[in-house]
Amino acid sequence: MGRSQEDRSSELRIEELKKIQLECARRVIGRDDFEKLQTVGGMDLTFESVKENPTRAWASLVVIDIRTLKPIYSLVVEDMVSFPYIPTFLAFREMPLLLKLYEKTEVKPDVYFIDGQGTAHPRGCGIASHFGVETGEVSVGVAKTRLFGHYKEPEERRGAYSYLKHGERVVGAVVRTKDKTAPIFVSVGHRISLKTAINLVLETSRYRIPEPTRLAHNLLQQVRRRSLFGAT
DNA sequence: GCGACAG
DNA sequence: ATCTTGTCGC
Repeated sequence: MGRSQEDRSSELRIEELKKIQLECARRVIGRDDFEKLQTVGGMDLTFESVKENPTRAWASLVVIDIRTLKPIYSLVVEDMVSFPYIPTFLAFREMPLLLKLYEKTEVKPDVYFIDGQGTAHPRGCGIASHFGVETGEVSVGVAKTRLFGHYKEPEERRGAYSYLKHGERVVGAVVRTKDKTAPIFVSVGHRISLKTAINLVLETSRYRIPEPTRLAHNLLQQVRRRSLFGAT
């Protein structure tokens, strides 16, 4: 069978999105560029259905105080998502909800932890960098699994880490946030150095997932279940 | 052509 | 990401 017009046009759109990512990568600032770091916000998303394509989705932001690791603010927004999940193009599916959260929040944290990669991406601009560059905010990519780059398993103790590399280029780090548990993948989002990002992730982790992200995720599970069933 | 592939 | 209870290990 020959390829349809839809196939050819989607390929063209994909090429345009790649250009956007390459341009975004040029704008990423990979060094510390901020005044203070006292609060950290974690953002996460959850979907009503993983199969359906337009589907309802919710996004949350939970801001914590780095000193106490306790939440000081949280917000949830809802909307319809239609762009599909395509590896390396996650930002085009989730960014709209993240931006909606960003414009509605009454409390802006000093740095944002975004679920996914930052510079540890084939074209140097994963969703965490995309969010940082687009908003001008400080951001860090925090992912549970690898997308891009090679690494050697870090030691088993909390605090140990190894670098995610593409050839000789360091694109991120594999960090052990808890003894004997799977490591997480940390990378520069925007306006922060990898070294500071790693330390910040470790400072805000009590369990495997950093508190901002873990709390944002937990909050969404509650919202989702409460919406699907009728629990009050 | 084959394998990899954030959420 | 989501479907899903109990169970093994620290």
